[in-house]
Amino acid sequence: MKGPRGTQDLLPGVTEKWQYVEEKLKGLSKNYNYQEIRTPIFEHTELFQRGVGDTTDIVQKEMYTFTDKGDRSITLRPEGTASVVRSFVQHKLFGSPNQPVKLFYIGPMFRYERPQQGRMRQFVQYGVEALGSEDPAIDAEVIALAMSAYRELGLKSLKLVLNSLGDNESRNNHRKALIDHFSPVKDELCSDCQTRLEKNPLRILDCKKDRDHEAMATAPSILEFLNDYSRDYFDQVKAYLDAMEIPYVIDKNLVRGLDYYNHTAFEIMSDAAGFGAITTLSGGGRYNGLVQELGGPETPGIGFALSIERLLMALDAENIELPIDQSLDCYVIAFGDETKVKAASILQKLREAGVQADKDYQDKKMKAQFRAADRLKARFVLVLGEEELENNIIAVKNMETGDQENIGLNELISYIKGII
RNA sequence: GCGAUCAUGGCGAAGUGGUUAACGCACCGGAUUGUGGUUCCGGCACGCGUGGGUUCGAUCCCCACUGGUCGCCCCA
Repeated sequence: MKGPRGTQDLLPGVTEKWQYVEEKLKGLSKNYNYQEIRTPIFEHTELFQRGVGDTTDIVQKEMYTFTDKGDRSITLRPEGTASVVRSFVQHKLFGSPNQPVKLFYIGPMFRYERPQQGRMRQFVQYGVEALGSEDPAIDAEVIALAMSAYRELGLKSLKLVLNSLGDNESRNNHRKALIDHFSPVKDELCSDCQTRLEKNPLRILDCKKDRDHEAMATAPSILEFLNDYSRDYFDQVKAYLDAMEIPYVIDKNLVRGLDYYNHTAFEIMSDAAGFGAITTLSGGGRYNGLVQELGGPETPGIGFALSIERLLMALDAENIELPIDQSLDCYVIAFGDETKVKAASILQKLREAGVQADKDYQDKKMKAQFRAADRLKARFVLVLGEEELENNIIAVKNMETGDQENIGLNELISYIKGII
């Protein structure tokens, strides 16, 4: 038996890394005052169709959708924002005295794709959403948080790519210009782009097939169509980033795959050598119409999401070792039939006192037990034999120095607590 | 969804249409009757992803399935 395609088991040895990273991200959220929200990993299919957008690749070909026994169409969530917004609306968080509502989530997402390194069918995203504010400062805050997530772990080879998609008016004007621009050459575009021309011409801009078409280079840029409000908003976001000393590059073709974005859009990529075909570590942007689209009051919002898998890949690519403590405080070695019961009671007392401790359960020879203790990186080995038992003592060996001394059994716990 | 490639013990990795499937690491045991990390010696696949087929005979040939990897598409 093998696990389903595109899934992975995280085994001891790597789960420690995940725990470390997840704890870091939770701490980071706390610093920026984002609170955790946990939503179901499956939702009504309609949520994603409306929230993410019918024209997106995610909805068109990447969703894990099935019919449940009650004949409902259910989809495993392909991303986090739609669910968070649904929950925000359902529980009327727009009425919360604390505005904006600042939330973070961490959990598995599902997309039906051909897996390769950094792309799984089940993967884990951490993300944040700030709902209820249309202030360029919070756009910058979300971007700053995203960058900190990587920087705090020691990553250096990062590139922040920024763009503005403008407000509805700007987008509509741009959309018209795009249609006018590409319609004359429609027949020369790829089939995807021909449909995009009708439904979402913006996405023609990040088509890789038609990248070299001459109409691409001369295509109208959204930045030329930003109205005063949108341009000013974008300028302020940049000013905040400058003030925060967060470097970025503008990419006027950065479009993002989801329909709900407007104004600020950004991606963080890895520059690291040998990172592979997939370089996007995280992405996000502003989605001012989404809450209303999902039945709530008109509420602005902005968020981003990162993949833990890709974060870990980036750490590998930059040869960053996480400071994970893999040692064990004590390993109890007992030999002789008389000693075994006593050893078990000592072990229990150690653990109850908060000492990490283990013993052999394979009936191994003493030498092999020492090997096991060594492998487990035990800092101290407590040796209990017939001799020690008779004298009511136990030998405590420091595995690093090799020093060993006898300690009275009734003072063992306080002694150990003193040296670990 | 398309294309390519791969699948041998816990891990890495050789190999052949036909008696005992290299080797390295790890692990286990011994040299050391009660003390690890070094060294030496020994042990460790009724089995070569799963299911069919070809053949006197297949781990090695063919087909399907499952899974990995890489590229395309797209993203996190």
